[in-house]
Amino acid sequence: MIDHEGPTPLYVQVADAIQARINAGELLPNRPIPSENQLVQEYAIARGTARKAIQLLRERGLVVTVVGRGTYVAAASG
Amino acid sequence: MIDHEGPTPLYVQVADAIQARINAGELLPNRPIPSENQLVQEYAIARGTARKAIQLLRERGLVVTVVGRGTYVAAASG
DNA sequence: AAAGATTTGTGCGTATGTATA
DNA sequence: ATATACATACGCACAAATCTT
Repeated sequence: MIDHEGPTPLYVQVADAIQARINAGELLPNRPIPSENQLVQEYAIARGTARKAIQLLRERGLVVTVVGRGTYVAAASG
Repeated sequence: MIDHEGPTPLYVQVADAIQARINAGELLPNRPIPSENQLVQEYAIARGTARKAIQLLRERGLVVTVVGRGTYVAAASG
């Protein structure tokens, strides 16, 4: 699912993949997304790349991060 | 303070700016200088440029870098 | 209360690719 | 070809917050 060779940055691909899981209803509002370490294992990426992907999802307003807890799918907006 | 257009390399300008802050007593011996990420924000430069500036300060003997901790103003030499 | 595990936050080290002068 | 500068990506270490035992 993740192309480690192609032109699209890994962190964008990972963010898009998580967004797809949210849109598919696999990841639900107010429920945690996989931890950084889990993303590292699932997608075979570095932690910094996982963090950048999560940061991108935050900027998209899709997730909220809590220190020491994890990152959660944002509550339904409408 | 930083000229992104002029002939002087950015990393030299940033190093000079930090050196000025040390000489002015704004940055004290055995105290940390701004982190790479802070320099990136303060001077609107890339991380690589911040790193080259710090490297230059190291070569000048003005700072000491500790892996995993940060970069510190060198203890008074004389 | 204390200790350990989990998770995010921060910071530096390193390498590669691209673009420009 | 060399120097400068940015973006991406991986690695390692430690701190802080949270949770569990």
